[in-house]
Amino acid sequence: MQVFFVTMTFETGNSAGFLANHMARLFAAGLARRIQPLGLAPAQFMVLLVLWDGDGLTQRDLVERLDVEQATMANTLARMERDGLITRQPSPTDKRARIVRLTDKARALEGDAKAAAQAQNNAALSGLSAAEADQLVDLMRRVVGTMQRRA
Amino acid sequence: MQVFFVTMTFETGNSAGFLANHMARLFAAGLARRIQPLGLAPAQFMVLLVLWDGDGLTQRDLVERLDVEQATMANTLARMERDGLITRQPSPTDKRARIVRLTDKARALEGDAKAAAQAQNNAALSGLSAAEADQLVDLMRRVVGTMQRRA
DNA sequence: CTATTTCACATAGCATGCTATGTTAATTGA
DNA sequence: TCAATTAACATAGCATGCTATGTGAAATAG
Repeated sequence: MQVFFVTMTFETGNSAGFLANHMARLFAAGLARRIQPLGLAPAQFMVLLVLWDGDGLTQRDLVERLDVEQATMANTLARMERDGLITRQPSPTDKRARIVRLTDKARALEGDAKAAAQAQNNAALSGLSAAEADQLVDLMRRVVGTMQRRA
Repeated sequence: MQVFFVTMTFETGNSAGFLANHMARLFAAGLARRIQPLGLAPAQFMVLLVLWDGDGLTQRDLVERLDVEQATMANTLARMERDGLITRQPSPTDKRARIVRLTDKARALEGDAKAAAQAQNNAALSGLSAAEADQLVDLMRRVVGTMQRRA
């Protein structure tokens, strides 16, 4: 049995990981530009997306929903509190935990911020057909699932 | 003509940008884990990918090839010099520029590092057929191209 | 019931990305 | 030519991600 050693040169243009990084940076830059007038940064927007859907969560809840490390969330929440987007009250049932609540300021941003994010997604996907965009989302979801399961 | 205002609630699970960020973080974490034994970090690996293909570039060349900001590259190159992966010699033709060259240490890492990156890509895409993986790469390339053209 | 362990959160330190700005060298225009 | 502009790089400051570690509260094991 003959074995062919293909010169599988690792190319940046063919690497899914390289492209994922590049695409994510471009998405983040576009979103940052669009939500900056609202006084928001991308990671803050992600937290708000969860909180707009339902207030009163702990840091731990947010860590689970957004799949970032606890320390990352702690720093993001500290910046959001500093910027007047959230408040944190001690939990009555667990003295270790703090309940995160939206401020009126943060509630007022929901419409504009979601519209900005939608505009960024639309611009990014404008070169794809609707079917292709759906397929890209489906493929990304499956790749995320694979990497979450096995480190 | 009837216009339907669909309640297009912005959902994290349907957002290409959200998924791109999540996928890129998982790719980076997996790559970081695999190349850490080689003493490399993801951004350093990206620079090495370019330099293994041809030495003697300036910071500006690397900025263009990897599409990061000049300041980002300056910091990454400083860390790579600190870690003994590159040297920087003043350009003989332009006293502002510095020529980046690989050290023997960096040259010796090429095979192992590329294998690690390939392994990460393979693991990430293991839930997709070959055709689906090709399509994902193609779609990401097109989305990157769209965002590069129009901010 | 107490000792151990686990849990929730904070903090330190680092890498990687960004914008804004400074410095010096090269280029251009009058 | 020489003043103004542009170009290459460095630096400061910040956001977002990470790991490692500390602190105090809750849960569990004996």
